[in-house]
Amino acid sequence: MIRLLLADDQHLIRAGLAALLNLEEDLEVVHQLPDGTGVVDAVREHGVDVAILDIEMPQVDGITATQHLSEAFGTEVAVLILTTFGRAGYLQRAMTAGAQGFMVKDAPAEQLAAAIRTVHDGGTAVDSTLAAEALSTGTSPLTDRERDVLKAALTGASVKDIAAAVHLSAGTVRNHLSSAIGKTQTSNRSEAARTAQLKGWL
Amino acid sequence: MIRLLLADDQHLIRAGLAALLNLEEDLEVVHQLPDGTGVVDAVREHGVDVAILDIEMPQVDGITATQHLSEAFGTEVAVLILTTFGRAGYLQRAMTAGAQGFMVKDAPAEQLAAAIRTVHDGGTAVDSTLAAEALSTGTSPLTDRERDVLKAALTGASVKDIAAAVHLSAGTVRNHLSSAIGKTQTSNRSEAARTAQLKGWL
DNA sequence: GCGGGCCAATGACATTTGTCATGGACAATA
DNA sequence: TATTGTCCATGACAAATGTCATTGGCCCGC
Repeated sequence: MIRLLLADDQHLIRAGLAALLNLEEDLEVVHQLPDGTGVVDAVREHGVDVAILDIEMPQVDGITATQHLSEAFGTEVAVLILTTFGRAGYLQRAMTAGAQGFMVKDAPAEQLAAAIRTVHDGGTAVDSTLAAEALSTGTSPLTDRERDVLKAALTGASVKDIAAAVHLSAGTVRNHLSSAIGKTQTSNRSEAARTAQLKGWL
Repeated sequence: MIRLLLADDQHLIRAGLAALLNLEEDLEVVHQLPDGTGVVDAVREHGVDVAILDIEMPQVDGITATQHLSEAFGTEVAVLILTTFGRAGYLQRAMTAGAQGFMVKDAPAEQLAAAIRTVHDGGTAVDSTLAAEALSTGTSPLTDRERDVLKAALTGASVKDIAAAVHLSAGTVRNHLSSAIGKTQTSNRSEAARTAQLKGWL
């Protein structure tokens, strides 16, 4: 019996996925979390074999949680990322953080069970289309500060507002934004922010 | 036995929700759709009592599908909207379109089953917090053209790009954008587009 | 020790954006 | 028939944005 932990911020999604996975004879969801917070303790406490983590969660995201699990258990506990958006940067960061699998919620249900068994057996379960896209996208060319100002730009903030948010002068922010616009091959900060987000670079 | 139809674009979410709902003795998911397309035929063909619809779907969204069902069946078939974002405008448009229920995916699992029974019995199932927010937000003050240019602005497009997309002159687009910025009490088109989206006005 | 990249900042300049006024067409309402 | 609101367009203007050059500090690799 493969013991599973599920982390997803949406109540109904967790409950539904738990119901689905519990239908399999060899799978059992032994714990659920609404966030990445406390994932290491929960895995230890419930003797979890495979942790299934969403990425976008309020406090601790799935990639950070993956790092925590990797540091605490090595490959003794397998991590499978299950996310809404199959963004290249997400896949890269997830695998770098120590995940053994990466799936999108748009995949067929049978693929989820198969992926769980694969990572439990020490294998890797990543959709080949996503892997190819990740390779062609390449790693993020953005510096830390470029990423900071783009994150702030996501809300449609003005240069002045972004400057206040990251505690830099407006001129410095414009320089970082201009550089990020060039790297994302866009024409303004909103477009740059969105492109970076879609590529999973934010 | 209450016969259910589920429409959601994500495979795993549909499968999980189906598994969850089928655990209830009096509920049975008799059909699933990945989109609002063909929902009327599917409801007729499978003798569906309650249709559970996501809003954001590729071809036909859940609100449009609700209108189609309301036109075809009146209150003979109940509609329960189940969405990721509890946006005020979504709730307003859903109820106006003829939905009997509105829930977010963040709700507890028991609430979903209870809501299904409520709408099946002819009642209304709307979270009171969402209802209050919808009332305080008010209906969208945006004109059709303002909405059009804001939708185009969501991608971070320049005025020139937006003008090309909606087939108007750049000056006209700037006027519509300026008006929309005023109505959303923001300071630029990206912020206006995002605010309108969050309120469910787009 | 030197070169390169990142980071921070200032300043100049061209372009874009947002506001506002104005005018006209059209449809709906009083 | 007159008024109002939406839509379209142009033009003027101020403010914001994005680009670019320049300077300096710090860190890292060669």
